[in-house]
Amino acid sequence: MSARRPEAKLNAAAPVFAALGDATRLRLVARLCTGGPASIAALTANADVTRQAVTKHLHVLEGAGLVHGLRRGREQVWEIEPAKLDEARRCLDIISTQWDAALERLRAAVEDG
Amino acid sequence: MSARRPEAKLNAAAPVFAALGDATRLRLVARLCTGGPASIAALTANADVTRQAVTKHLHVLEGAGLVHGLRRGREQVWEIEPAKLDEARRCLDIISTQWDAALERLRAAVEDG
DNA sequence: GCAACAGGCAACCATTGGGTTGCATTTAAC
DNA sequence: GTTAAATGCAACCCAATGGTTGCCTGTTGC
Repeated sequence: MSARRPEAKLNAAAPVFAALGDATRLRLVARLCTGGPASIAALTANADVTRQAVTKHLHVLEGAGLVHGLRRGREQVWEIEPAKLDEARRCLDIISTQWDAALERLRAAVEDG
Repeated sequence: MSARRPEAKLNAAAPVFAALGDATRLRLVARLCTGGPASIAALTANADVTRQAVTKHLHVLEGAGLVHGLRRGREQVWEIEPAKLDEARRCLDIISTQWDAALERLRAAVEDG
């Protein structure tokens, strides 16, 4: 899907980076990755903000497609969406690669001149 | 430096992601990677916002360590800082890896039980 | 059935963020 | 030495964000 149009990929990736661009949310993501699925109460225990704040952050992450929640009894369990993480990582790969290519072109041009 | 403390690395990475988490800024980064160093005027030509907005975005990226500017004559030329990009990429790698490890543990536990 | 637990909803507040406009300043060009 | 280009600076505006508190609704567990 659209390996020829890095632009589109970049535009799609911006919201993911925005979601990761908050210390609390990044810690939530890390926590969900290392500890596996967890309820809001469990996630709040390790955070230094209110349960409501954690809930909001989880919804932001959900909006970016980074996590999804499911009801289990009286608690809501949140789980990571690893595909989105990969997507972001690949986006950075693309950019870095383009930079490397630019460097290579520059080097070649200098050698040529 | 602190391979034992992924937390610290994550906290440091949050601002970088925040800086990348804006479509205009992400386009600026991509532009600087593909096209090499460029002046503010040149960067504004491709953007759909004011020169001042571009300037602000560049300063945000600079604050995150993603770019740096240098004066050349009457224009200021901005250049990418590829190390920071790599840093962000490695951060995502760490998280993904932790997730994979968690999956593996889970699989092992299920097989055991 | 009732108390305690887990979460949803809504209002509210302060701060940041992205954007603009207007004007001042430096540098190149001729 | 003027003029035009490239940028810096500052004020201002509105919307979005991160956070809180208070209260209501389900769900356990006994």
